[in-house]
Amino acid sequence: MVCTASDLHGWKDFPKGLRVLLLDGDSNSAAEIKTKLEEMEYVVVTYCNENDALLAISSEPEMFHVAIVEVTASDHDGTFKFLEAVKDLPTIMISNIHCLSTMMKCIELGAIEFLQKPVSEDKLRNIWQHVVHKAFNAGGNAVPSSLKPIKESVASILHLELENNENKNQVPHELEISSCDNVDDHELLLLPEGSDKYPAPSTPQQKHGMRLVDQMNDLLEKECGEQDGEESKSVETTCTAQVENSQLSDKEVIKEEENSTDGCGAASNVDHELHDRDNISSSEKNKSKACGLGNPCRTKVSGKKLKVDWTPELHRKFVQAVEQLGVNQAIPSRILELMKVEGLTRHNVASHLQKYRMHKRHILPKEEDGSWSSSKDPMRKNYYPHPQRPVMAYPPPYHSNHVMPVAPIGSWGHMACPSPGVQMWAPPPSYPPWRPPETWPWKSYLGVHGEAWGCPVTPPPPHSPFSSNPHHIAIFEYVDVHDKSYGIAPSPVDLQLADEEIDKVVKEAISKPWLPLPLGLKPPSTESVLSELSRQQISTTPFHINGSKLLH
DNA sequence: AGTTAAATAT
DNA sequence: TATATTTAAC
Repeated sequence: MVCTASDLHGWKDFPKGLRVLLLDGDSNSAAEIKTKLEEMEYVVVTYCNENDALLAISSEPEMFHVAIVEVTASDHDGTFKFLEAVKDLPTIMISNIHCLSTMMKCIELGAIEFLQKPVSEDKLRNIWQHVVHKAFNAGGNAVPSSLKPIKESVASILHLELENNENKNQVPHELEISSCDNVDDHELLLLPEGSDKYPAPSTPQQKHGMRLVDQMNDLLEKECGEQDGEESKSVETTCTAQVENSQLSDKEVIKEEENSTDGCGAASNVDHELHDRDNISSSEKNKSKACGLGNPCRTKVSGKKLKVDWTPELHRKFVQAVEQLGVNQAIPSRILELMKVEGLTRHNVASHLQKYRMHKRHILPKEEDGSWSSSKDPMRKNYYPHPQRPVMAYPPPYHSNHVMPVAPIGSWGHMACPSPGVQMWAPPPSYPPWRPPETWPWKSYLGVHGEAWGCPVTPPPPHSPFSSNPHHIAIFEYVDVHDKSYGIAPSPVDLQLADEEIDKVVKEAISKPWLPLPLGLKPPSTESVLSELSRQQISTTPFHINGSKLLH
């Protein structure tokens, strides 16, 4: 029997070990096919006689996972004894002769596929797809016992993919946290960039099983990466909401990092042809696959890296991490640790951090900002969507409740607010109207997305050990240059320039607390600070975080 | 390792 | 063309 627990467990390298019944009256042909199958590490038992084959099956029903039957070995005047007798076993018919009616007859009788000889290696290699397909799609619950182990194995593999990824032996485990822990986490999305999600299987007939099959294929073929030792890659997915529309969304992906060392080899090319027709055209990078399967698939393949899709969730984690660490300590490695997203690399974080910082500074690549004049893009829309720019973390006393949302874009506000436990002024529950929903603002243009960058991370988790960190953040009170009340948003245009200036100044002040405050900024009164701390039930004050002193 | 700029991919 | 990410460089 195939179905022992050990089988399931040990069958990590599925489909290797798949047991194939080969029935072909032509011994030469049989030998040839058998050889090919064995090269793929399938276990083949050849029968030249149909009765022997049927006998073997009847005596040990679970002996085989799939059968390959040469038509003439089974055809008795139009009746296919084997097919009629063996309904549970996925059977692939093969023939030298191309006879449509025979093909149809076989399919009608349950053959899962009809192939013309000589059977290509690719076809043979992919016979497992039928097995998996049948295991998952057998009508009703009637899954042949011989396929149960496969089903479980596949399920197990797919599942593993999501949960464990430790990959290599030496990978540090710092990040073991599974991304799935949180309900809503969908972390990285792997996007197969191509558009197609699930390429068609080798066989046309299947419909539903495809996705699964393809996934398997992907898993098997590609693999995971490797990375420098820092992290592992894989990712996962859990997708959620978006899943519905696109198929792709489910998988998340990530790619890896550069130095991969493993050599994974070459096994991968196998199926490309089957699937990626679309992808192929573009660079190979597109073929991202999910690598999360640490185990099964270690074979690495081409080491292309998948692009990390900074989904809102992922970004949220990122921002939260940054906030917890505080500006000065928000470095890639630490952020990465806090994020606990598997598969994400330090480089990925660094890159995102770079972008994040730029946004915070309102430095869009093109913008001309004194120090950042990279004048690539001379004109930028001068319209800044964000409302006002409260640049202070501490809200003016008079607005203590009114939570003023921090300026979306590069504002610093987010730093203060989101931190867990320390929800400063930003009122978590309801954001002001202008605040873009959780959508993906930043995927759009300028102002729009920008908001996602600066906006507070949503829900401050209960209490985080770092909750106190944020304090050192902006405690300055901004003397509104526009001379308007905080609650009133001046026209965007008016603010733009000033805002950028302000952000810059504030940033400077925060990062260099030892320097005198620039004009326009005034420190909050001790009273207001204490009051705020008190309100937040913070009794102790860090004297220095990053070397900066808050108050004492 | 962290930043930042340049290169690429979409 | 602009943007989002990755790579390369420092």
